[in-house]
Amino acid sequence: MISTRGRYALRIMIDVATNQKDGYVPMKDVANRQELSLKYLEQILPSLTKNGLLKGIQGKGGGYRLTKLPEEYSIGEILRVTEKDLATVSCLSANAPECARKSTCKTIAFWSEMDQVMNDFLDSKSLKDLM
Amino acid sequence: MISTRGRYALRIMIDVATNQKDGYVPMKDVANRQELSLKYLEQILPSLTKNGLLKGIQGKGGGYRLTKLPEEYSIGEILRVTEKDLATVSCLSANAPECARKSTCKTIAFWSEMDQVMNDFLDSKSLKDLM
DNA sequence: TATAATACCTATTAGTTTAATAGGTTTTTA
DNA sequence: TAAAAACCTATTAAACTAATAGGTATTATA
Repeated sequence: MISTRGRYALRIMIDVATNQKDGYVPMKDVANRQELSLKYLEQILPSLTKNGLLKGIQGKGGGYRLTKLPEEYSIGEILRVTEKDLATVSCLSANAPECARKSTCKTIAFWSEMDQVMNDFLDSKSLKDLM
Repeated sequence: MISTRGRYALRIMIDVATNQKDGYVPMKDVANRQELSLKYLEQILPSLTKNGLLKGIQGKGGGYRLTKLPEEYSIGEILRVTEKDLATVSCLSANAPECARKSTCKTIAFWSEMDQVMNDFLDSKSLKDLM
């Protein structure tokens, strides 16, 4: 299940995309409009800025802007940087230990395919589609 | 993310399907073959029996059997009865409170569509496909 | 009829994760 | 110099996960 981190990140991106015009959007305004805790959003934002999805400017008059056009962001890329783990089963997590049963496992191929189906869907939609 | 409940349930179903022949399969044997805790499996089994996916027979010589052919079970139906909640976001859970922002929410349609994509995939595969 | 094997039932728990709250520091503009 | 903003790090209550534990009820068979 997608957690609040990913869901709120998506709402941040939509809000910034909608409100940026030619300036920077203060996160305080986003938090107010979206009725979300500013302090909590501040913990999600580093995932978006450090991965280059948003540009943050400090100081009075600062805020956030997109780094590219809304149609150039896939929903998948937003969720992949903000969710801890998008894998549908823990065996498929990036940091999962090698499973001793892997060679005989009847289910791993199925889970892999499900991961693929999900990521394909997430990558088929852009931020612009949700504005 | 699919939890151990759903993943183990799937392995139980595959194991019983594979080993039932014309008798009943003791869960102790399934636990041994699958290297899973019998006591934990026993907590998952009521979801499968009470929803009619498995038939359990008590007493010596008892065990479990499928109630229909492997090709007649979709993976979706197995996971839906064993996982607490298969919804991709909490807003779409069966027991979720009505969201005050629903009418203006820019993301709910997207999440619904994702739920649909996932369930369609899960329902497109049968237990037999995984044997 | 006693015993063993089985399903079935319910409580407890250690560890982890989630969704925040809190209290700062640094940077920049006016 | 003050205000507003991003940025940083620690703490925490509640819930959830994945078990462990200790039983009871039922049935076949020796």
